[in-house]
Amino acid sequence: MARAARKPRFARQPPAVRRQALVDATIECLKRYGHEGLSIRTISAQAGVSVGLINHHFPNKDELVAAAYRHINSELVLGMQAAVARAGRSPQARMRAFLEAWFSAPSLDADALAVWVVFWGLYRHSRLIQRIHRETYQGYVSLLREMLAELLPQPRTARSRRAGRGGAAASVDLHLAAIGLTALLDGLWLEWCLEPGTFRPAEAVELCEAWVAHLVRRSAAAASR
Amino acid sequence: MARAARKPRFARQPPAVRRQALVDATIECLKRYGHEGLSIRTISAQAGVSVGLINHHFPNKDELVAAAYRHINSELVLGMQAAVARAGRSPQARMRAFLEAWFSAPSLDADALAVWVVFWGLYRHSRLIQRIHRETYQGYVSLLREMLAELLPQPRTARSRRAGRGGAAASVDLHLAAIGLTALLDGLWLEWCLEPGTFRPAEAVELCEAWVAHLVRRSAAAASR
DNA sequence: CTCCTTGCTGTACGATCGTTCAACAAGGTT
DNA sequence: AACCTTGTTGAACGATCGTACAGCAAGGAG
Repeated sequence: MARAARKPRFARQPPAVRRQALVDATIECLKRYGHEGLSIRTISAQAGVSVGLINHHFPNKDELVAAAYRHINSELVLGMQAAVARAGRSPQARMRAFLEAWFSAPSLDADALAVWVVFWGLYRHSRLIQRIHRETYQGYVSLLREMLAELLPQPRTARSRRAGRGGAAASVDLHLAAIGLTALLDGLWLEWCLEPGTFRPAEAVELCEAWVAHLVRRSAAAASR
Repeated sequence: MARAARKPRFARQPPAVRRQALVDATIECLKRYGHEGLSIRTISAQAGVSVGLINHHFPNKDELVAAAYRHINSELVLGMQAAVARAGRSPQARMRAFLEAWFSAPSLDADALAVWVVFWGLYRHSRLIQRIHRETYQGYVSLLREMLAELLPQPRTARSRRAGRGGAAASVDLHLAAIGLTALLDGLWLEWCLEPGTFRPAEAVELCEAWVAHLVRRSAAAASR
């Protein structure tokens, strides 16, 4: 009887599993408590482990936070890439799939904004965060640029931007177009998360598609000139 | 001689002056050290006063931070309103003045972004910050909406948005147009501050003007239908 | 059943946090 | 020159922070 009542005080986990659990707990704490949730004690309580365990799996707190940042970044980019891949080959369908994925859960989530904002606040003063941003943001930018390139009717690649008079105008358009679309995406995402009542996600998709359609028309006009 | 060498250990200041100095010091600390700069000791050192003085002029730290938030908010809105007022009466000139003010110092400043981001991180968990946001953001939104209204050729005001079939389409356009333009402004501002090398401020103005021109054309087409 | 490895616990430590408060002194008033 | 008001100082407090570390114990190997 005494043997049956006896149960382990804790369960051992493989390092990879425990590390991921700690990363998940970190993100959950950020959602709930914002920047103040970024404390060893809060995170370990959320993960259901002792304070000492974090330093067993991560050299220090900054490395844990960096791992959490890497996780949400790659989670987002992989989700977008998957949504686009699922849409097939038509450039229009791919762009629409991207926009709809962007303006729906889990991307479009007020809790998620709270998490991102904390990381942005760390960005300027943490080499670690800067490095991870560069590494992961690349995938996002190249995906968007690739979709725009196959949508806009122009033969030149972005590479030829500095090539001179020939296709300069159209290529500059691609460059600026990508910047403008990114800005629109980020801005609408930001607005919705801050005040979800002001417009519906479908309207955001609509706005972005109008922007893209405008670009396509302008690009076609430039090409036929 | 002893009298001449003797100098006061500190200088008294009127409350209003000292409060403003503390607010300025708070913002400066945020620029330099980010969220970690938000400590009583860091701020008081920056202001050149003792730790105790802050609680003499502010009931607690949160109130000081809120005062700093209110200051940068109203500073921004007043600057925009002044730039627009200086531009005269032409709607086009007013919009251009607004855009150029938006995409130049002191608005467009990577340091400033670091400050804003910290406040955004506080937003969700601080009633005080939320209240100030609502109070000051109002002026910015109404300025932008007013400029758009006088630029787009439609007789209806935003009020008539729910009035029914008559001018519904055009009015929804104004609503969405303001949202889209705001998103574009915020997004471009964000992008530039994060990576100032990718495009020039003038290009951002250009993008926004293209967006507005597109809106004007679309609105005119809808009105003549 | 008895090791052995190692994931894990939990106390302890020094630093720093926001806030309090008694004492000080600057600078105008009488 | 004595006085008063009050802006200002700086030590002290308890709470909480990130990290270190000695020892416990889970669970597979032998």
